[in-house]
Amino acid sequence: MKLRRSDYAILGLLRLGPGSGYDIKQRIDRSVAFFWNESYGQIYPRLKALEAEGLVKGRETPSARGGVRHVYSLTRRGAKALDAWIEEPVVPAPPRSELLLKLFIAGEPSLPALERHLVAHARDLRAELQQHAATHTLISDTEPGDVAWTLRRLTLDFGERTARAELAWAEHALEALGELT
Amino acid sequence: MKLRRSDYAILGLLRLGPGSGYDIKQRIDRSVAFFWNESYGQIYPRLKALEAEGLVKGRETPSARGGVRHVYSLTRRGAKALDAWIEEPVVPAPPRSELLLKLFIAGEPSLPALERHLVAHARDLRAELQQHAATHTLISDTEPGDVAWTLRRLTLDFGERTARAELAWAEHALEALGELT
DNA sequence: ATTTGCATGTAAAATGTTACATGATTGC
DNA sequence: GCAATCATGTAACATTTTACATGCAAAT
Repeated sequence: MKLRRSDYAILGLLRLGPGSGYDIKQRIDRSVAFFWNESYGQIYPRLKALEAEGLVKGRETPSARGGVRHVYSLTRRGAKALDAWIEEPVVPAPPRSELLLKLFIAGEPSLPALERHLVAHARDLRAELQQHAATHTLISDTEPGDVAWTLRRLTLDFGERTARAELAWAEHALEALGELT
Repeated sequence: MKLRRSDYAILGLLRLGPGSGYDIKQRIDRSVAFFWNESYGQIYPRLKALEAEGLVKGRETPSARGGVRHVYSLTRRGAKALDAWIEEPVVPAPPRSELLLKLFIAGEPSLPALERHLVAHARDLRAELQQHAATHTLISDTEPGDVAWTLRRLTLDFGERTARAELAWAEHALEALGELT
């Protein structure tokens, strides 16, 4: 079976420690959501497929509240597959920004709408920056300074730098639109 | 028929003037490729669908070299649909950066690979910045200063600002990796 | 002769999201 | 009682890329 990017994302998040499909989704939403996302509809079927391939192994544990939890952990083969993928060249995703597309194809009558979109975008970016700042202080407390810590810190830096650049652009764009009267 | 994002991209590029599927692809590659992309496998079938809906109308013209060109132009209804879409709130695409994912899930043994990826990424960004600079001087010559010009100029600004921020980050990340020895 | 650019299109495969379905427990 | 969180999963739908197929003309 050829693995997809989602599979590697799942394997990678399991390297942080064993977890259920639900846990994986939580980890995504709490730490990598600003550059990676997966839905349940992707996670659950893929965990089964990965188990069939022997890249993860699952075991059933009773959950704190009655139900059954399927907790998966990375196997040695899974870790190997993951490391091999990391070695491979990065495949760049074709970019798609709906906001920029609208800017590009709009005419005069659409200016008020564009202004609304830019204001909303700036708002979202400020929220993202606040979130990043919160994460920043959170991880600064437990600063181990090891490799994994440095790498995750770098992804956060990316989020902060690009969000700041985008925010500055959005503000610049709003000014420019204002000058068109 | 519910229109998809690709449809609006096609309609938008036809607003620049009538053109064939081939022309549309050229326009994309030459001006919006850094924030939007479509493949032929998308463009040709969609043009037919859009014509069936009366949003574009096609006519066959002989091409300079023998064959037949299908040249499409925007209809009044097509322009209306396009403007209505621009009014709607922007739907943010869930981000996916393979590079950052690899950073996040990598361990010590992957550091040389990460360095390679970052170097390649920095190279790509420098090429993109050069391309932007070239476009910049190109459009500065014919500076009409009207609305459409300002808006396209803003998308270019976005490309330049974010590419610069990403490049600065990549260089920072390479330094940080170097310090891990 | 062969590569490059112009030009159009289809079919299959890959990939992914959304909606639906179900059910327990905890805190308000 | 009700909302939120925990927890798992399927099916349908939507979307898109890739590979394939074809052919002419101009330039090298």
